Parts: sequence; C-alpha cells; structure tokens
Amino acid sequence: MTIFSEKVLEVARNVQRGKTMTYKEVAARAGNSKAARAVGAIMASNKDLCIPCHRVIRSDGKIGGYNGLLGEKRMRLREEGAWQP
DNA sequence: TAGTTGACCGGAA
DNA sequence: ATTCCGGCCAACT
Repeated sequence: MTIFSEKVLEVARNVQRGKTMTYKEVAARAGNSKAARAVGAIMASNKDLCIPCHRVIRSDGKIGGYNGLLGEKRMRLREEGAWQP
C-alpha cells in the first residue's frame, strides 16, 4: 500500500451518491493530477468492492471499466442519475 | 532491477 | 465525429 493508493481509495470512498468523478480528478485530489492511469491500476488490483468505484468515470464522459460486470456499473450510474445518455 | 501492462488523458491526423 | 500516438504512474512478472 502506498500513500497514493490510500488517498485514491479515500477519495473514491468519499464520492457521494448521485455524484461522479473522473479518474483525473481523483488523481488530482490524491496529490498527482497526472496519475489518472495509476488510479485505474489501483482500482483494478485492489478490487475495492466496498468502495463506490463505479462513480469514477472517464474524462470524456464514458464509463470506463469495472472490476465485475460493466453492466452493473452502468446500471448503478443510471439509477443514481449520473449517467443518462 | 528492468520490462510489460492497463478501469487513463490530451492533442494531432 | 473517430482513430492514432506519446506520456504518465502504480502493479505485476
């Protein structure tokens, strides 16, 4: 566990329902705005199922990836009203 | 220790 | 609008 990863998880955990954050924003809040890619890597390896990582999306508005089924993430975001194409 | 990989980003063609 | 390319950082081999 590095400081950065803890920060990232903390930030992701802090995202409230109905809100979304880009990987870049999370990285910036964690201290390194250029580590957007690393954020995804951390999520993938840590598999934080206790964390609302589904509220973290890409900067271009796309969903991105997910540890489990991608459809679940999409459904949750639609349910929370954060992703309505 | 060094090389690869990937839930990314922004600019260029 | 879409595709391509280089850069960035942490985890894995």
